[in-house]
Amino acid sequence: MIDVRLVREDPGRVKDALVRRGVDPADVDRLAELDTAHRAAIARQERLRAAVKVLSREVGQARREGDAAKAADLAAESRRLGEEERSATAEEGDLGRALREVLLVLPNLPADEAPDGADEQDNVVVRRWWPGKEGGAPEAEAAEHQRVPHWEVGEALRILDMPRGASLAGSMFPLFRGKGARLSRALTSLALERHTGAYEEIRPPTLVLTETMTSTGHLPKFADEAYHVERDDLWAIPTAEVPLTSMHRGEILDEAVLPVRMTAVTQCFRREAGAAGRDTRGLLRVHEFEKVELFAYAAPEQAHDVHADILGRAEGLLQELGLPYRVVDLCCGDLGASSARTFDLEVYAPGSDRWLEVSSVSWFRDYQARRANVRYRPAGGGSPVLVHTLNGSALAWPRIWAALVEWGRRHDGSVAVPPVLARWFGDDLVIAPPG
RNA sequence: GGAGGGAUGGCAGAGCGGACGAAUGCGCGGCUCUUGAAAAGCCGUGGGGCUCCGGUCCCCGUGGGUUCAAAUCCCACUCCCUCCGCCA
Repeated sequence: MIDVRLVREDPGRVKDALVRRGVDPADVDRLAELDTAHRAAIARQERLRAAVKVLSREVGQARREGDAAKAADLAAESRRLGEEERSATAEEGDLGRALREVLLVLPNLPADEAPDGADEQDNVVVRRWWPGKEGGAPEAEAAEHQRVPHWEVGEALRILDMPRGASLAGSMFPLFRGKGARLSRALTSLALERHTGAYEEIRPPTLVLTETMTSTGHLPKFADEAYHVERDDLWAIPTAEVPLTSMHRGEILDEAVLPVRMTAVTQCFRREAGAAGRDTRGLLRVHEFEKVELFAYAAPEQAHDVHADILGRAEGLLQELGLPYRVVDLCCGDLGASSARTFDLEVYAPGSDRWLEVSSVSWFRDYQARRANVRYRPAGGGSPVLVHTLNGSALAWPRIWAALVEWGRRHDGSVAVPPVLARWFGDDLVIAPPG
């Protein structure tokens, strides 16, 4: 969430920033009013509380002095004030909850550098890359034999079995088999291998508490998007960002340890409730998938460099895999609610004839850290400061898998796997039709 | 799942209804002494809200309750430890 103090001290700036992403400025006014009322209620409640404390001490003193009548009088007065305090506390609580409710659903302020715009139409492509670009290739071009959608290729090669996935879990739960499953495993190994060292490898839980989902901004606003295990009140994570952001929840870190960098592979679960009927073929949109995530806590002045590092690493993997991609600077209207600035990596998939979002590299400023209460102690001393959080998918497998299978398809219908995966995939880098 | 025990400051650990934000020790920082170090001594050492910047309020796992007054009593929950059961 954003800092209420900012709303108090510079409401104009908050409005200007939020209007850029389509928030009604009246919401900011409402927030400011609630905040004022809330603070007045706190002051009233505390005055009464202080009076009760003074009287209570005097009761004890009178009793020690043996003056029972005086003690009784003081106790009666204190009880009367206590009742007033009770109602003042209730009022303060109501206002506080109302304030928090508004704050929890209010999105982050976009970074000044984030481009203007209302929706994905207004996103800015900042660069493109394709294999052979250095050697002067004018554009990545797909041959006719590569213009076959991955769900057809996958079925023909018996490496993707969507019907059986559906029979087990319902539609949009993919089932990989044979070399398709092995390809997925090889991709995970590649990504982890490239980042461990600089990024500590973590294997977090995939079911988490409500509090953990709230810290990243996935709750309360996007509850419909997540799977919830009601019996134990646990949520299936939509991304490793969720457990990683909360890993140091409530802690005060030493400045010297920043930036804290972590990488994790997890299953990711998404209900896709608002997307019924969209991209239902193949792997473009699925309920469960595996993803390697890169994540960092950083001091504010480190955030820019760390953001660039994560983006560079995600790009590096696409280049190693030889997949044509473009880097898109998301406009304010298309930013995720918690993000201040996001670069998406989109891979072109010739069979599906679409640009597929395979990574989203975001800077959240202190929006998530405030919810998760993750701070650091400045090296020079002084009060703790909220960290900045950043993350990016190192690569989200189903869409990468789809693009690899489409680009890799050869005249004879078999698929060539990029040599960089040989170490985990094996030396036979061809997926041939079942004989 | 059953039975017990526990959760207090960076750590250890006292307090078990009345000036307790909390003894004591360790750790950490500063100073004194010393050529320097050690030792010793002295001082300091959590987080947060509001503020008319004088203060004031909150936080002893979490949330409720009792009381004039709660770290202390009651209830619920969470987590940790021990034993039993079950189990990869």
